[in-house]
Amino acid sequence: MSVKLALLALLETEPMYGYQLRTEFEARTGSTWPLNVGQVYTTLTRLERDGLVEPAPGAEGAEADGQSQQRYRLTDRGREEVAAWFTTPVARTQPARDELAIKIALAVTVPGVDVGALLQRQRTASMTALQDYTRLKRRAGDTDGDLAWSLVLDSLVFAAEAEIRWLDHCETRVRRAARERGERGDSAAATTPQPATQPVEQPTEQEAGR
Amino acid sequence: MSVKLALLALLETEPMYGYQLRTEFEARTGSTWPLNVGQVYTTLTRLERDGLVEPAPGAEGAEADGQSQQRYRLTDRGREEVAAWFTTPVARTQPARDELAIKIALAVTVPGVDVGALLQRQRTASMTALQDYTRLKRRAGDTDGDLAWSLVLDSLVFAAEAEIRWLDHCETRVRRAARERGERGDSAAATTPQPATQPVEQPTEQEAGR
DNA sequence: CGACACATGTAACACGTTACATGATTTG
DNA sequence: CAAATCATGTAACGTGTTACATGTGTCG
Repeated sequence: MSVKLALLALLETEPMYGYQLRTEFEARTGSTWPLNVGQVYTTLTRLERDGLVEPAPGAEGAEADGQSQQRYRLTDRGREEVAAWFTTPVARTQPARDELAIKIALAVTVPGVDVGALLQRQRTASMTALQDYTRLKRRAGDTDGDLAWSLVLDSLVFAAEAEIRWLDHCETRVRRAARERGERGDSAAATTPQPATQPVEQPTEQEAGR
Repeated sequence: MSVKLALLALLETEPMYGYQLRTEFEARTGSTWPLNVGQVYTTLTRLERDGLVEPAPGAEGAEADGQSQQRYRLTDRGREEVAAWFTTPVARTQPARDELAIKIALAVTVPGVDVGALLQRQRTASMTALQDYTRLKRRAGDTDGDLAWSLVLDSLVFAAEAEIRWLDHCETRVRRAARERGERGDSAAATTPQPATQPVEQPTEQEAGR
């Protein structure tokens, strides 16, 4: 869904051809989400079929026509779609499946899984990702003030921080549950070493629930 | 990807048939992510084809065999897959495309979009989602201590809080950019009212990236 | 010349959703 | 009996990824 609307939004500015759409998309999101070129063409075909875009008559001969570049432009219906996209908020009522949350939920359910070790490994991986983002931010911040790309990076940083906080939260919850269930729990639940790394931002532990 | 592995993980506990797998999955995630039954069957077919599950000979006649229930159990390869899933962290190196981030990134790029209003609308929607989650938490917390379902809810809460913080962050960044670009910017960038609602949890604004 | 960026497409497949068809068992 | 729940499946379609085929223009 997001790719389809993103292409339409890009065409709002001016008619473009497939390859250019990919380039523009990646430029605006800082190559955070590399966009497959093939998908651009198939999506454009569908969009044309649905009457949201149409081949632009374009300045034939003006540009070096080179090898059959096919520019597309928005139709009126297409413009409506873009406007609607920008006015209706993204629905978080039915959130997308998050593989990490599913994994943890099943890990605490299925017997024989070392949840403590799993949480630790994930925490390390997420911390690494977070550091990569902040490093990118520093580099991007020096070069220029590209607002869009900078905001996308910030969203990744905020999400990574929340993820790490949640992992820490999970650890205390799981440990507490194991303690209440009889101390030695299943396998290595108590054997795992304590974090040893300092908390992410602020400890924040004020127990959101109830 | 997540569904496939989730089904395998559920079969780790004991052999199950399709309908039961859906029920168990939703029970563990508190119906946060409703799982289509049809998909369970098609996924099981693929898993059997790939040698990760196999029909369980099962206690014929023990259970009321009713209407041809087809139980599946893990193969050795399947058990390896589950173990690998639980030992390797979820890769956030190439984060999934987030429609909201894409939308905002394009909104600040494409001319003629009222970014301030867009941010406000999204903030309201996200706040509503957050309130729904906390309400659910309170209700679930009373009934019983289902750890998995509780952790999933917490992950949604943490993510929603981060999203709202990010939206606020976007607003200040966009406003600052508009001011630096010449104050009256494009359209209503300065006309939008200030948040007026108090910050989510703690203000927290200490600018994450060093 | 050879490698690389530009440019357009197709094929195959995985994953996900919606909708439909079919039938047994349980329960009001 | 009628409706709901349990249970299994198929068809169609949208979306996304990987890989391949094809050709031009540029630059070292």
